[in-house]
Amino acid sequence: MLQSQIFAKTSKSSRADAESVNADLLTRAGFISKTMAGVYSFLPLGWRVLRNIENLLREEMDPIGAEVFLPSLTPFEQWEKTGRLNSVGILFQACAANDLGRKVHDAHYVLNSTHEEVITPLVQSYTVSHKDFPCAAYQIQTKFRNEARVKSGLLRCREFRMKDLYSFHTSEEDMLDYFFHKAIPAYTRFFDRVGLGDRTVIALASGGDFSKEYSREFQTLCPAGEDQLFQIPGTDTYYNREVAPSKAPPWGDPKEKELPRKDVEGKGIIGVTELAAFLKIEVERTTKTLIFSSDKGFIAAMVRGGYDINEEKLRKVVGCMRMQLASAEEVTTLTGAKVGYAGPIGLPATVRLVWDESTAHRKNFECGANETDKHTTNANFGRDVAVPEKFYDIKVAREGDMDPETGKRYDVHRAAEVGNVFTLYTKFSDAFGFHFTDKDGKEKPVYMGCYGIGTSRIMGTLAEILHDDAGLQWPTAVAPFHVHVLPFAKTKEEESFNVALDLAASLEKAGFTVLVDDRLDTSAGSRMADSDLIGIPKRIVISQRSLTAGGGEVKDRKTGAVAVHPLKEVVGMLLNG
RNA sequence: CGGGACGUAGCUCAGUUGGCUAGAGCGCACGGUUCGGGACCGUGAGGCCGGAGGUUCAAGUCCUCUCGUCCCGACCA
Repeated sequence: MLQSQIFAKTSKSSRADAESVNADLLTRAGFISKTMAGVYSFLPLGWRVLRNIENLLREEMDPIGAEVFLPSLTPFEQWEKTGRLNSVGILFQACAANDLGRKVHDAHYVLNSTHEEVITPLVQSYTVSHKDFPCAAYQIQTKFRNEARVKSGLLRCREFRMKDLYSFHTSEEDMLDYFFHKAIPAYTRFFDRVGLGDRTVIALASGGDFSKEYSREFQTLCPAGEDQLFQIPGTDTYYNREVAPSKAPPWGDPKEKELPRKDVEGKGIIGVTELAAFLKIEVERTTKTLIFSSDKGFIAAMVRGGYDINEEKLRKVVGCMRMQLASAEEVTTLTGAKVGYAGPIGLPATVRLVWDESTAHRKNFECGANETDKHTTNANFGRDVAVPEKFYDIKVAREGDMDPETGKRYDVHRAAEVGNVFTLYTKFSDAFGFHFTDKDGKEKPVYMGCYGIGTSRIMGTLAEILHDDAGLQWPTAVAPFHVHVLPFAKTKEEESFNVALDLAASLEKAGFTVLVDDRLDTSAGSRMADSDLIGIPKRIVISQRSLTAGGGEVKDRKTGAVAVHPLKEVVGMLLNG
């Protein structure tokens, strides 16, 4: 392809709103262009990269599932059936201007954020017998999610490309077998091939409320990533922060002498940092108490100052189905104080107290006084509040925390979630009444799994990781072109230009994709800078100088190594890597 | 959804306490000189100062609202 045919030009200066390395480089190099926050157009070079990523992915998916293409637009009803119409907060709901008889804003369609609502009834309509299972289908599609906060270029968009695979099974065992022995290995091979293998790990993450085990996330270690992984040192065990079991560094001296309990006026002081400063005590001495309401009654959850409560962990401790922060009215009724002054001492007996292990070992701790503007200091277990039967882990893990099993302090990493795999069990098949007739003639529920890979996010992650000061450095497997040929000639009649075209033709014949920079009116320096910015793995300069020196000057974008090779040998040399 | 910052030429930005006939660099067009690391000289085109109200003799500049964009946090199959 001739570079003059690509309308998207490079830019020397970063856009003012270029929020991240990947957005900056990909925009400046002419791969993508922002249409609005979190929505990008893919330009010729960028679309080629995305296509390469997706085609590579197809090669790994085709052996384990059949490719389909599902609609983006879905009727409301299907989302009502699963109850997700209202529970998925980021859902785009659409209405049409010419839907007469309906009010404007009276949405009747969903722009799919994921496709369980489409694929489940679809597969259901064709499968009735146990002989039809297992089966799996995948697609690569545009997804819509109105993310509360769009950020980091292609890493978090409102409209993005995703591969989603769904599998259907007659038993839990078969579902798990597919999950562990088909999906995960295929994913691992794909991430190796796409160029992220050496930095991508499998992390344990929340499986959702319907799942018995952790889901698995494929996470690429990368400072721009928005997830935090907690690694047990020296092992392959990584937890997403949202599920990492944690043991706080112990704080407190059991031998400390108990002081008289005292209620202190601290008007309007809410928040442990402010409070600790006001009371002139350590933050660790303070206690954060949050009141939750659940189907098992009210719960007061206590963590040491500086920690947050992990509702998922708390839910498991309590053993409830649903749980939410108590309303301001409920808090006032229970504590007799405004929100912000709740504490464990003197709550109604109906409120279950759940203490985090970080609060143990402390003497003379602070907590809310259950009275507006008041804080209790020098509280002690046994004297002021009952010694808990057990201390739990109900907090969000923090850097510095230890894995409770091994007692080792976690290594914490930033990472970008590039793929995830879930066991869905019968959540969706139940919603649609998706059953099959088993060998014994009985109707049984279908087990499902779903497996996602964000292909546009992978493009962003690659840019985020593989670049230097001069620009992008694409791995050969996904590069927009394999070779960038730069003829340095003044006119198209010159020898070097025609030699370059001949070389490009023979490279293409050998199976390489080639971009020829035919912008002869542009200075050599700026064309080389563009070449570095675009990041095609191999650059070949053909000029009077290189011809005199014996042929074409080949430069490796990644290593920067430069060497002149006879023209006849260039193709063979590139074929041999 | 909370907190913060920013909207002036295609892009990056300057524009003092209101005085503007709105600037610079890059890019673009034309002419010339260059020709292997973002060349140089000259000429030129290009703006509803995000939008709507207001204050004022006078608003890019001050006030209110609104829309947009980014950052931090919350959220996140």
